[in-house]
Amino acid sequence: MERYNFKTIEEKWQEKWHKSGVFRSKIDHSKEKFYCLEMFPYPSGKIHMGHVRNYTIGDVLSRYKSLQGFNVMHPMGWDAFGMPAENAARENNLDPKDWTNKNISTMKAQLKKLGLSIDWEREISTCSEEYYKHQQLFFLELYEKGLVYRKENYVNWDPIDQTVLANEQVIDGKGWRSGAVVERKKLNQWFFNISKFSQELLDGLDNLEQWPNKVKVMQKNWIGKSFGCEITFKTEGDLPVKEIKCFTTRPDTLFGFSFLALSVDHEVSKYFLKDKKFQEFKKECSKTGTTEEAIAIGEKIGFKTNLEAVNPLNPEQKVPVFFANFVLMDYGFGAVFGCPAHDQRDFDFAKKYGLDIKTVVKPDGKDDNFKVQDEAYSGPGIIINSKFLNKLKAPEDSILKTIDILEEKKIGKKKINFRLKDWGVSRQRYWGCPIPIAYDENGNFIPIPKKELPVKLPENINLNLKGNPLDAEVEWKKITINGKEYTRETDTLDTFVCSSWYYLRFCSSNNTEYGYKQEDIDYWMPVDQYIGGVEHAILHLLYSRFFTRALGYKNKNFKFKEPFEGLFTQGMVCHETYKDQNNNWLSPEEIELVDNQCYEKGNPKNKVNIGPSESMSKSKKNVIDPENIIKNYGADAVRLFILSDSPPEKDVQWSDQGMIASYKFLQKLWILHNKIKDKIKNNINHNQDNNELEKFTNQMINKITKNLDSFSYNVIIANIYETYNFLNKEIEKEIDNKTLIDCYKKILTIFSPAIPHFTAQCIEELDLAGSLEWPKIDKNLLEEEKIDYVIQINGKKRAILNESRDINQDNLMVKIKSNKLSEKYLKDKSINKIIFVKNRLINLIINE
RNA sequence: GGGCGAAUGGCGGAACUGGUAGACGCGUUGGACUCAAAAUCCAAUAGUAGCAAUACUGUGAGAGUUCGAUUCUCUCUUUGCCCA
Repeated sequence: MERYNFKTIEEKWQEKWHKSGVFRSKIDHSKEKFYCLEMFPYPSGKIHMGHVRNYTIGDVLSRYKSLQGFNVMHPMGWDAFGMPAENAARENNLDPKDWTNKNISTMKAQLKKLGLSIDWEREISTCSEEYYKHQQLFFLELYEKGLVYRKENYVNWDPIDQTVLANEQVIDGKGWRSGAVVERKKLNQWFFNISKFSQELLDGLDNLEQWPNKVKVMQKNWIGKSFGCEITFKTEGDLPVKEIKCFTTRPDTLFGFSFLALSVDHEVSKYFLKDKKFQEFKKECSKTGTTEEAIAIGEKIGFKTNLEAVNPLNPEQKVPVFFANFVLMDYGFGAVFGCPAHDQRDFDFAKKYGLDIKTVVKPDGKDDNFKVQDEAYSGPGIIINSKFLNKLKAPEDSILKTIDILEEKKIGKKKINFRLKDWGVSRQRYWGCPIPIAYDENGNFIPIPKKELPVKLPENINLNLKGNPLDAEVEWKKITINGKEYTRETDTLDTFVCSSWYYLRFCSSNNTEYGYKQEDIDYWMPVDQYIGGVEHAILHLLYSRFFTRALGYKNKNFKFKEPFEGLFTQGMVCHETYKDQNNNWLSPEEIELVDNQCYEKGNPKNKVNIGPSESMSKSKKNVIDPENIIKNYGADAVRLFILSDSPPEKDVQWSDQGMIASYKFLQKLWILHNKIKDKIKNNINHNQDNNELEKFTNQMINKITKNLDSFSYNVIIANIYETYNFLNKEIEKEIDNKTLIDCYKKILTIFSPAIPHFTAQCIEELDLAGSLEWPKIDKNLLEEEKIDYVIQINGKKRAILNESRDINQDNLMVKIKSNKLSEKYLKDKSINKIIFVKNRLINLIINE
């Protein structure tokens, strides 16, 4: 017998699957469809272990569903636009397109070696014209529906590189490349009106029963619906400003009012254009980042105006009006009323500028003289010091009551506010989908006519200039529309736009007319199971949910609301980290273990410090290259290991020993397979009445089916080991040949989603092929005729009796009394109570 | 600070609707094979006591509900993630 040669066998089956086209998917109305989708990868160069895990999970599911008789679609593509390509191209003097396409072909070859059941005929790449031309058309359609608009907005501006930075490119307030202090700068940008769907996106979450709860909670918080009140404050002072509108969620604390804070972009700022001090202040504010967190952490600063605002509930009270850096123009009305006693931000601000801190809510159990001291109190309690609001329960009763009063007086009204802001899709980059818009000489824009699409990216451009490379493409920018000269938009679309509809494109990848074909999406959509990392829990998933709604907006043919019926978020692949004595990261290949001590390989004097296990990342060098692992151990062994050690939704710890164990296990399984093969070929029909194997097989089908359905893929691997352990003993006994063949075929079938090459080979060798299908469970065989009954005395397990199924309490008691255990525990004791659970246990309560 | 989780042997993890805690794997120990090593095979492996049968203790800590709690409730500790 030869050892299991994974190399030739895996190559053979990958070739066979490719040639026979078994994974190609076509519409078939006689079958129920199953659309299995994993988040498509960014073509960064090579696949990493995270991809291996993600796509193995998806592959197990796809193969399982196929065997169950579903018409499965399992496609793959490339999220191919984005900054890394532009950066890599700049550094190595390459074309982003060439760089990307080379990576795609490398990674595709790597994925194929994993033996994934992917329908490669549907492959898409978002950087191809074939893809982005449809996206440009969608952009224009959304524009026509009024879901796209242009407005000025702040960006992170790197003054040295003259470029806009994404939030993750700003590190400690500085540009990641230049190190320059990042400024806030206003630019005209394109926006998708996602906030129009805030309520719908929120409500939709309730119907997503097959989504992890935590993702729904995160989305809910992100959308951030808050209930509150819009209040109009009268103002007095030497400016022509008579009133200012605010949004607040706590109108009930109005008696604690001590200042009004405005965003520096509030319309009142127009009266301060010539005020040098204000302009300086505004510049200072621009140094604070744009994120909510930066604002929360940063120092609160203000600029006092000579305006005063009147408290609408207490007209004799007048408070100063400030501009303040912690107020954002795009939340509420860009104005907030300050109540220092009950909001920490306001508290910090009041302390700094010596403003009143008036307590108006006391926690339960405190008396009416309660005063806020060192920090704001934002918890529940009772309203005090607030005249007619006193004694109300805060916040639930007091907010509603205050709003009633304000509405009655016509100085305020109920308002729902959402945290979700419109989606800014402009990126000042080359490697993205061009926005199909043009400007005339006055800066007025028009959509580029649909017949002119696609707007292609220019090639051979110079990436070494500062700012957006497209700006420098003078010739490319020129366009004539209806005989008139225009200049093209040079911004490109956020790559999240590309990934917001790719699931639709897979249904009709080759349709040239339009982004999708109606009959295709009618059949395949929605995605039945979407699988990916939890890091996309908010943006990508929310944008996709929005895009589905936007395309369906005013579109009768769009039948589904949610793109992803089921969502599964897998955990990360982690590895220990290593550092040498100088605190430099070392990779796992650079270290060795001697007598439980860790040293630098080749330098046994240099000790290595072992750090905590963290998710694999290039910067920490704690990566294991899947390519080497597949080369050394084979795809099935890798699949087996990556599934075995942790539940798929949790992080998994990479372990070389575990990997080797999986490899060895397949060798053992191969020996067993050959034993079984020999036994079958010798063809001795024992006609033994031994149905242990049948019973075991049936129970295993039941277990594996259940575990597949609940994504307990790590337990499936344990079940496979268990089956091996059982079979390896059972095969030594005499078994009826027909039973053996039948059971072994079923066993190989239920193993096949996890180790497809191995099982395909075994099935072929035994000539078992024909059409495989997921075995049915024989319920009669699940029930043992003898059961281990747990005998408890006063709740403690004292014995186990193997007795016949369905035995009743009295008969079981007879058995117990005739057992030696009765002598030991029950002699001279009276039984007060008996708890009998059928086919499970009996608990005797006795006096001690 | 708020929200949502998690905590089980030396390690990763199992345990159906409350009913035999520790499946399965790794590691460790002992043995077989070998001149030897690797590989492989066999056995043991939660802790304590005992030659043993067995007994007691044990699912982060403390309480509660229950005949019975890893599972349900409350309080606390630690920890992870998201939002601030």
